[in-house]
Amino acid sequence: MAKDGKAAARGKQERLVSAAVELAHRQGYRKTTLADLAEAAQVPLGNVYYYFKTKDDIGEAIVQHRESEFEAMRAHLDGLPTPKARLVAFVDMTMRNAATVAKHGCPMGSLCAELLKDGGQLAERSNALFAKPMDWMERQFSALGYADAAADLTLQLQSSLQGASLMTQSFRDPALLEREGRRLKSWIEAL
Amino acid sequence: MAKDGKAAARGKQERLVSAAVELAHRQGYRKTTLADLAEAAQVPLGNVYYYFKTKDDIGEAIVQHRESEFEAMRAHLDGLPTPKARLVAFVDMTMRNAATVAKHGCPMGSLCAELLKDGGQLAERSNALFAKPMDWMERQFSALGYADAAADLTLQLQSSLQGASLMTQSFRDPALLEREGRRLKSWIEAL
DNA sequence: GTCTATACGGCGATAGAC
DNA sequence: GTCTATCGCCGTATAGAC
Repeated sequence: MAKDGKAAARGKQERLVSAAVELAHRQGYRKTTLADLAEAAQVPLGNVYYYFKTKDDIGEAIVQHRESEFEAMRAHLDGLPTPKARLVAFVDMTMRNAATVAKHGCPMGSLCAELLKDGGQLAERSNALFAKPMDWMERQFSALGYADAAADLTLQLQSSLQGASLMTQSFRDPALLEREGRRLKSWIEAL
Repeated sequence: MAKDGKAAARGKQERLVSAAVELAHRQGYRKTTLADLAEAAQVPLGNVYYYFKTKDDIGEAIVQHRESEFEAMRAHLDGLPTPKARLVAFVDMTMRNAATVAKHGCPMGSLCAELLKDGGQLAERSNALFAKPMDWMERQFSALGYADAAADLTLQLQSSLQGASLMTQSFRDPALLEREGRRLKSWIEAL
């Protein structure tokens, strides 16, 4: 039936996006070919173009998927009682990824850097990866009573996490992110 | 004469490396083709291979050039009287690049991220871009009397600068790096 | 050492049958 | 909607004359 057709289509599209997100993280967006993608998602190569007109469209889908991942995370964080607890939990979740970050970089940061160097339309979309998390952080710092300094504190926290992720990947040492994470958590607690 | 030939050869090699360093920063290493390079350095395409066997060799030369740039900077910094003054001057030099960083990213950080995602032999060389600066920072913090915490303080400083550089590039806003730079300078002064 | 012409492979994208 | 075959381009690298 038509319904099955559409269901299959949704299934394929989802598989393609999932594969794209994972491959872009593991081996980079640029390095990931449509053939790689088709194979990983178990979709014939030519069929990819039924779902995405260009490779850039796939990049856009990856960015949107990462954005929605943060929304899910945020829904969980917002269940915590205090702004401090929420911020600490955010840092904690990043730290728990240290092993993956050491291998492939921060899922958001390394993608952002790559899209920026690619320099196409996607470069201008790259900050979407940071916009929502930083808005959220800023609200937490405001709620903590630092309304005036919230933007600075947010920049400080996000920069430290992103920089530490890059160091962690470059030196292939998860301990770096863990050390910075511990420091940032006690910094938040002491605010 | 033979001497002129060698002089011309050195001149060409230097032009090629300079062009490679600049193009890799402006448009990315991967995106820079050998044709781009040949044109920028005013060297015929086929002749590039007389100086570099593969494109990876050019990448290696770029990394080494960046390393030697730090050595020159360090020679200048080490002329300053105190460790604090040296560390502050280091942050200052990064801050003064904010406009360029907003356009093309940190010359070291963005290259490092790119080489890491490329995943070849060069990925393993990427941390050479950070090793010497971080060794130097660690010695400064030790000289300041923080021998035990020097590694942590170094990680903190380098992470903040790298992360802030990524934010600055992503949001195309030099003010971000300037804000973090100011904060880091007063943090150093207060140590 | 220098340079032109070209081989070779890979990738994004399309055509067109089913 | 699905899939095969293939086009056209571009990028690295090489061959070989000078």
